[in-house]
Amino acid sequence: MRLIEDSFSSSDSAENSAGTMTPAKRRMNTVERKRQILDRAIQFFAKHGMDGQLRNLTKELGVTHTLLYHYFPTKDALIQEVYKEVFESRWKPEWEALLDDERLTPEEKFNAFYLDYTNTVLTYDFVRILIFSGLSDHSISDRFFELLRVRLLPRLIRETRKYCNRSTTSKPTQRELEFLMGLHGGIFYIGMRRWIYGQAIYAVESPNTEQEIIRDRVQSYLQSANSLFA
Amino acid sequence: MRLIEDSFSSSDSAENSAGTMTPAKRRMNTVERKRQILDRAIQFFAKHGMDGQLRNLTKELGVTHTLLYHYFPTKDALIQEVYKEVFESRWKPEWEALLDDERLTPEEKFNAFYLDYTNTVLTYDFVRILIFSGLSDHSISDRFFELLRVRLLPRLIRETRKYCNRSTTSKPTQRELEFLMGLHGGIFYIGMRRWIYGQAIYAVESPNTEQEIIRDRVQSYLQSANSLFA
DNA sequence: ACCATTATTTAACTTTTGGTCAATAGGTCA
DNA sequence: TGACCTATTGACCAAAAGTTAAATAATGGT
Repeated sequence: MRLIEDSFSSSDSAENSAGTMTPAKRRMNTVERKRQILDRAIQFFAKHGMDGQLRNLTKELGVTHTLLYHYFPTKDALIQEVYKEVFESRWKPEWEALLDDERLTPEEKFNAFYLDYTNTVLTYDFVRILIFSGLSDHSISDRFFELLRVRLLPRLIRETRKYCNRSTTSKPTQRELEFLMGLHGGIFYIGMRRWIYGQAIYAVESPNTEQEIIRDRVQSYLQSANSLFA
Repeated sequence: MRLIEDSFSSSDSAENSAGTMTPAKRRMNTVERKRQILDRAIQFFAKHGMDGQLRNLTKELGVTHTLLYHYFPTKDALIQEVYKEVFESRWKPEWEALLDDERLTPEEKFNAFYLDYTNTVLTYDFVRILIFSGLSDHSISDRFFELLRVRLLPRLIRETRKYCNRSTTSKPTQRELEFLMGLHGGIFYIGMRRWIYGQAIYAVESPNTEQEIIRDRVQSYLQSANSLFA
């Protein structure tokens, strides 16, 4: 275990190969340090889950674990801030505007939305923390799905109906919603494979592949909706 | 916490409302007890993750936590057996035979396979343990996906091509595979929603709804494959 | 009924880990 | 430079949790 821990040694005060110490132990101001801790904590908890140990987290920061208590009253308070931060920084209100944009066709909206959704939500930090949350207390997952359910799904169903030239007035049916969840889940599964199962789906450097994947699926969804709900 | 713990008290020696004790503290034979522990451990770890505490697990069994060490050398050994058990008991070799059955149409095969796959794989224990594994050491998730990749995906692609009247000789393309993963992931997502996020998707007592959902998606997949890869 | 076997418990040990608090020391300002 | 502020640390605590070993008590065979 010593081997692993050493790789996380402080980046501030480093001992070079000659053995001379570079002190460089500077004091940060409160807001800066708190920001730094929170950012690290997000990565850290995303990787190890909320059961990750504070001593390991602070080792990555090059400080003692007791310093955390100068900025956060308890571990749980830190976790709550991590949740809040991750949750609030990833939801884009613009999505609703995009889906309401009169100038775009339903197909354009679906493609644009899911491409952006993929890039925003399907990140290492978010996918893993969302799932850690779901596995334990549901604290963010519930809030996130509530937003999805209220803000996005109705709009996506409406656009689906527009694509099929059907009336958009009535309430979405269970069957319509489930069919949409097939598309949605299939896309979320991309993040699962990549960040949970550690599969290299395709090179991150080829966004056009990702775009192609999404386009294929969106087109499939819309065309099939047309024939299923005709 | 006392309230919760009490609900898990031993089922062997119970104190009835009159206060008289029913001793009934019987010794189990090795194989029977080991089986019992393993079964409980699967449920327990599926619920609490591999960080769940042995003392809580054994409380559900009505025995002391040290008894575990009579059957398993360490906690990790127990976890490995849980992994092995869950993994081996859920993979059905019949799936391959089903997909190779000459008498069925591609559409019938897809429907039958994914309906059975849903009922076998998309259970509380399996979905959660698979994901716990993926989040930490990948110990089962890797093996499971390897089976999927080698045994199932090529067959599903072959059937897709048969449905489209295309040649089944060449190697599956990335695009074909990704399109298939859209269907597959969308179906797995049903289990995610139900067992990770705790959503009540539909009543468990209405299997026909589940069948309908799968049928819609399979039909959509096959028809779109036809037009996408024509 | 007795004995050997072994399933099960009791007690204790060790390490881990969240948390507290007084002491230390870097930075700033007069 | 000296004094104050506070970021940071080191020593320590208590509870949690994995593990061990000896003691106890069912069970089955003779």
